[in-house]
Amino acid sequence: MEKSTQGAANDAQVIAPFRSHAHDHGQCVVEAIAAAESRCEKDGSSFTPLRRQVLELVWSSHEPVGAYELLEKLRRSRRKAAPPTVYRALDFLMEHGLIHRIESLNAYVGCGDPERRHGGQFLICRDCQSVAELDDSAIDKAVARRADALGFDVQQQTVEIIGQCANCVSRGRNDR
Amino acid sequence: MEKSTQGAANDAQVIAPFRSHAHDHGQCVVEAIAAAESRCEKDGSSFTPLRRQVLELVWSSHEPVGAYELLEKLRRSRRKAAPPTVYRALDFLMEHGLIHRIESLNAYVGCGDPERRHGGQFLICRDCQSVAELDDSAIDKAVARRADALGFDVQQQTVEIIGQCANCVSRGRNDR
DNA sequence: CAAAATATGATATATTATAACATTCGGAGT
DNA sequence: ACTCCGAATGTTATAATATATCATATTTTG
Ligand SMILES: [Zn+2]
Ligand SMILES: [Zn+2]
Ligand SMILES: [Zn+2]
Ligand SMILES: [Zn+2]
Repeated sequence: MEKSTQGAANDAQVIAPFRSHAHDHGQCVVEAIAAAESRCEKDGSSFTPLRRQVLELVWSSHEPVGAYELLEKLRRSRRKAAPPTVYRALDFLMEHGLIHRIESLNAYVGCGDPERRHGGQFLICRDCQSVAELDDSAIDKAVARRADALGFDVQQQTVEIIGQCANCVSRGRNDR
Repeated sequence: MEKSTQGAANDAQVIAPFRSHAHDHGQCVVEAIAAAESRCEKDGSSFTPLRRQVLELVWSSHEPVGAYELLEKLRRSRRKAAPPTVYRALDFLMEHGLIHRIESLNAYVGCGDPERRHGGQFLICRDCQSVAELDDSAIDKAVARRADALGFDVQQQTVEIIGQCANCVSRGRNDR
């Protein structure tokens, strides 16, 4: 288990931090699948083998994965898979809050906390492509205040911050 | 000239508000083109007829426009236009801060203030598709604080808030 | 003017996503 | 067990968005 430098109240707003290269990722996958089963059971929706498999593929790392990359991997074990196979599974997973779409990358990433209702806030590292998921109430509030002032009714938020993660900053990487 | 309900210091953070149906949009276009000329002159880059024309097409409304929609319009007067024609112009306009790309819509919208350096913050109305551009320092600060706490170096931000604008809320529209 | 850089034209193709219809499969009700 | 129904997946085709590459034209520079 990795330990953050933030306090607990603060940590709750970091749904999924940047992870070290060495972390036990198998555990991430196990937890994600368990959360998905629980979520689908509550929703009364069926978490089929196909959907489970696509979710596992999305969770193959903490980097966003494109639909056609998923398709390629999926085909290794399910030769009949076609684009609609993947997109339908992705749609299902998104509807049930199990994954998020990263708009600026046309790619998908596992949700770190499907139990909690939240909009999408992401820090995305240009160099290592990994993603941290936030649910930062200060960002939410700032957005809500401005929206209120303009009479705008917020229904969905997309916050995607591109930059360099701490690992990559310290290594002085400058890949792109 | 439309008057806002916000104070001046606050207004500076709303780069482009939602506009009434009846506003003088010709004036918006004139100002945008003038700002673009000024910007390109400062940058020592050439604001060619093609680029000007594409910018005018982007500014044909306050709604984001897709590249192929621009291409179609462009072809009316420039029959040789092809996808690269439009995409190259869009790239140029983005590099010089004259337009922004709305990632969640794969579409482009004119920038309300090319003189000022700013990341992209947008309120997007689901119903009437119009867009307001923000440069809200509270949002910026909230993002910066969280990023700092995680050692993340912010290079670019994408904030796209979907919802209903005040006009559409008051009309009780529920198109989609 | 010649060379080099910039801008646009032209053709082809890559990447991402959806439409439409067919088939399979598992339960609900008979 | 049989039939119907609806959900899930299979299958084929195509739409929508974006880029690669090379050719040509135009402008800038020495
Ligand atoms: Zn992990
Ligand atoms: Zn990184
Ligand atoms: Zn206008
Ligand atoms: Zn509206």
